[in-house]
Amino acid sequence: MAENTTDAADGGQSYRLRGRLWIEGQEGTFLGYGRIVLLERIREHGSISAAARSMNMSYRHAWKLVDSMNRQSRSPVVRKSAGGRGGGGARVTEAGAQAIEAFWAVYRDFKAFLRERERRMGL
Amino acid sequence: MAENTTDAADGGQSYRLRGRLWIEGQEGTFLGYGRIVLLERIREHGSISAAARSMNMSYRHAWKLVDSMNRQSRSPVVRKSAGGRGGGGARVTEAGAQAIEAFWAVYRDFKAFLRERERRMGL
DNA sequence: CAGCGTTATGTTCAGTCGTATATTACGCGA
DNA sequence: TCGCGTAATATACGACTGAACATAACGCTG
Repeated sequence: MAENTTDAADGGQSYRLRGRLWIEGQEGTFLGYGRIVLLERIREHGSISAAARSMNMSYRHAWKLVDSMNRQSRSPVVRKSAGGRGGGGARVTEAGAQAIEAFWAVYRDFKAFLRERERRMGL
Repeated sequence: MAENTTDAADGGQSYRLRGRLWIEGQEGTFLGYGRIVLLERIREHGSISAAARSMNMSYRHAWKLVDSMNRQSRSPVVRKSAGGRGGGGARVTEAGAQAIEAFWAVYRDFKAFLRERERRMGL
């Protein structure tokens, strides 16, 4: 065994292969990591504002992301209602749930790709 | 730089799976698409300034990128000389050439991954 | 009908990124 | 020794992003 793979002889300096992944629509980004997490939070909390709070995101920004996704989706990913019991709220649609699942699937493979290539490159 | 501009040519009714890829070092990005193209231009033109001009990048920005790569690389990717014949210049080292090759290799696979997954997702 | 929390929307502010614009240092050649 | 084109570096400006504030509009409920 001539090589030690965990050798720190070069100063412990090591590199990481990293990347980002997203699905693009007509207006630019349609789905990305942050947007998908936002969808999940909306599904969990029942409102855009609560979802935004839960991830320390400004409501304005969260609203814009949801609006962008809804505009670009063939069928809305979130159905919203202003006013009413509890002030209203937002629910993730079936199309939204499918978007979440589809994204995580490809995202998981992407992470695997990064891990595998990083290993093979010997960074 | 227009990194991921594989044309839709679909009619615009569809989505595209896109992504970015980079190698991270101690100070953040070490190698990325733009940096690799810059290295190739330096190798082609023999100077940072000519390389920057050739890709409509400000010299200051190009210099900073080269400096960042050199600082994070175990061995410098570009050897520079100020003054002298022709004012000086910059040359891509053997380590730099290896970086270029290694990055394109993983980048090529990444593009293939995106193409394949996009097809399989039926966007 | 007044109150509440949410959606909806405008405006302002701070951090980041890259450009543009100087200015200086450098070192060979005429 | 001067000139030339490069590296090296500081400062200012514009674009973009998201946060922070500030209001309306909405619609159920007490």
